[in-house]
Amino acid sequence: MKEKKADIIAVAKAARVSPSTVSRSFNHPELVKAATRKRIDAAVRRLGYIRNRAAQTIHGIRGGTIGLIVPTVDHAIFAELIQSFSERVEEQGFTILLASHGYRLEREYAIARKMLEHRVDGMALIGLEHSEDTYGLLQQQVTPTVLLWNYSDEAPMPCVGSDNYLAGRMIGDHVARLGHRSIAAVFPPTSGNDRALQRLSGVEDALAAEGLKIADGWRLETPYSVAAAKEKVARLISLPRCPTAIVCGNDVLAWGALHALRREGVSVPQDVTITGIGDFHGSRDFEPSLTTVRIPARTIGSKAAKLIVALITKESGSESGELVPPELLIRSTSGPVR
Amino acid sequence: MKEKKADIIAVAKAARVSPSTVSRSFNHPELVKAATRKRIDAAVRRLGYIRNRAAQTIHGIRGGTIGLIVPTVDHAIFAELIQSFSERVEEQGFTILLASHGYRLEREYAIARKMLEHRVDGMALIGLEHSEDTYGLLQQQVTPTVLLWNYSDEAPMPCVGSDNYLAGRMIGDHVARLGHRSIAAVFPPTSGNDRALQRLSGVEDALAAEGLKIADGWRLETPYSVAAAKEKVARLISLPRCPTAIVCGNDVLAWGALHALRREGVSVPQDVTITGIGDFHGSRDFEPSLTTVRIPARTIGSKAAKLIVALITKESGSESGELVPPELLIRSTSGPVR
DNA sequence: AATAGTTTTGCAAATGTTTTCATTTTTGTC
DNA sequence: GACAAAAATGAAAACATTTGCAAAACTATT
Repeated sequence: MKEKKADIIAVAKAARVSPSTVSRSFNHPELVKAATRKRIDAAVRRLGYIRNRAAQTIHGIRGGTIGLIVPTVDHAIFAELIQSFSERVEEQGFTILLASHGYRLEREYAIARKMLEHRVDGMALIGLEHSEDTYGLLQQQVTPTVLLWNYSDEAPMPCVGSDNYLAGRMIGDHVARLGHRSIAAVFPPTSGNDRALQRLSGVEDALAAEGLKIADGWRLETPYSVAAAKEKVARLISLPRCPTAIVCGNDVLAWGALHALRREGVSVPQDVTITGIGDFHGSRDFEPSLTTVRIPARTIGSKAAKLIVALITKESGSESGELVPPELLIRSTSGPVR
Repeated sequence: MKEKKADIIAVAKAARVSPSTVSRSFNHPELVKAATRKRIDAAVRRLGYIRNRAAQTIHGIRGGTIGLIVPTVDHAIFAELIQSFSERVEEQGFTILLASHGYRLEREYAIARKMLEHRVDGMALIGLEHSEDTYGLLQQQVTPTVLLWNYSDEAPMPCVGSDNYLAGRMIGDHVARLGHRSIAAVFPPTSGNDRALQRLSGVEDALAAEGLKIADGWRLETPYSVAAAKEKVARLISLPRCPTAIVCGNDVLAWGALHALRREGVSVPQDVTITGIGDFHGSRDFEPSLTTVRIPARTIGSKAAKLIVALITKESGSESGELVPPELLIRSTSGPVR
């Protein structure tokens, strides 16, 4: 009664052929006679046989998996990125091995190692900032790798992403041009998060170009959540002196800010200008519609997918990565200083 | 100069021991002398050797992967679920193999098959509605499986989730009790989505219990997006006859509704009551704060993770799944009919 | 220094496939 | 119906590991 899991030999017996033929009928069907193939398929179905990829993989055959390591999947923007990346990659017959490191770069190294143990065909990481060890590991192994989300010419590996610094500059510029002089910033913590850091630098540089800077008490740091941003911003505007513009590190924080202002009865953009970065689902349809800079997550995801697959299948050409430019979207939460 | 990837034999040579010893030093370190182990570790580091999981898997050793198939990762609620599930599962040394089927149940079958080919140690699926084939496949293979998100006593496999029907009833009840008689519903399409269907049935049954029903033109169907819901609701309330309450199938749709009303200058909850389902991140801090029923995604994710790991490691006990009850959260978007 | 016991190591078989090469079968041509 | 060419199949080696068993190397005891 053991009913051992069927293997290729069992199938071969049931179909009265040799294991080689069964294998061939899977991998090079054109080499086996239609009739035999039929017999084999029948046996497969009868026995409920499922091929063992592990056994193929040790023959150097691609297993069809791509490792994807993200800081967390629970952010609107990564979710969108993961979805488009995985969709595209699945279309090409790959499956993704997903793990999150929670912004801890040593975790990322450990995860990468584990994925390499699984002999993934390729790897994808978020951002350009990774530990030396991680870079070393990936470089030493031959596994094709792409860096997602951020683009830089100097990156040590092919990357496809946007320019977060530029995104920051665009929004900083926009706000400065509107005439704002009292400007606050609400950003996520920048450690282990090069994207956030670059955005912030972009904003600061743009302001500096106009001789402006974010006043000391006005650089707020909050985790990625509507609640946290709302809270912080509510406190900020209850103060006697109050900024005329609040630049947020991403749209989620901007939503929080908007809710805070709404609750306090401050009108946007008449009294205060709010900006986001990212253009997440829902920002356009927020009321009032959020001024932000679009970082096209879906485009990045699918371009990256295309690139990694090309790298894996050794198609030459397009091996170098790609910059997907950010785009300023001026909507209804920003206006001239009153 | 071939620099072939190091295998266990290369390591063995470099450390002047047999491959068996190297293998043992990885898998049963207590069986090998400390000095030898040191020598081996040194060789491993020197050669940059990385174990080949595929080759172990073939010996019936667990590969440490769990397949997770979701409709899409790009929904707030699934993202949250995936995050907590994967976090928990990673803590236990597993990695997840993730794929999305986009609400197409045949895709789900194909994906499940592929994951089985990879010899995942366990599988997790969203919802209770799956094709016969998928159920058959999973049952026939011995792979432990859990069903996430929805709970039912009659489910053919262990499941941990909430009661979506009950969630619907709660919200329906709440609205009916507030005295509303003209009620509209905005729901996602229900095909291939048992969660949505059950919620809707729950709402309808609750209303029916009070002798109420959703009028014909007032059952709106929209995809999962703020934009779509906003659009539909805007059109709805511009009509001469207008509902006093709009029950939404999930929080994202409710946000869309709220934005629509805001734009049209309708006040909530004075003129119209809005409700969601899910209690996504941000709903509590929306302004006004959204009345909804909480489906505790994080709890479900981590309980499911615990269960699947237990199932895999054959710990008996807790094998039966768990119902995580929904909870009605009455906040500021619902009020008595004027 | 011999013995018994224990710890450590190596040999060889096993795992589930794929692939090369040789052999058998089929097909087409005269 | 014989022959060459082409197509289909099978045998065996290979892949990177693990593991049961036996041999070898140490320890402790006398």
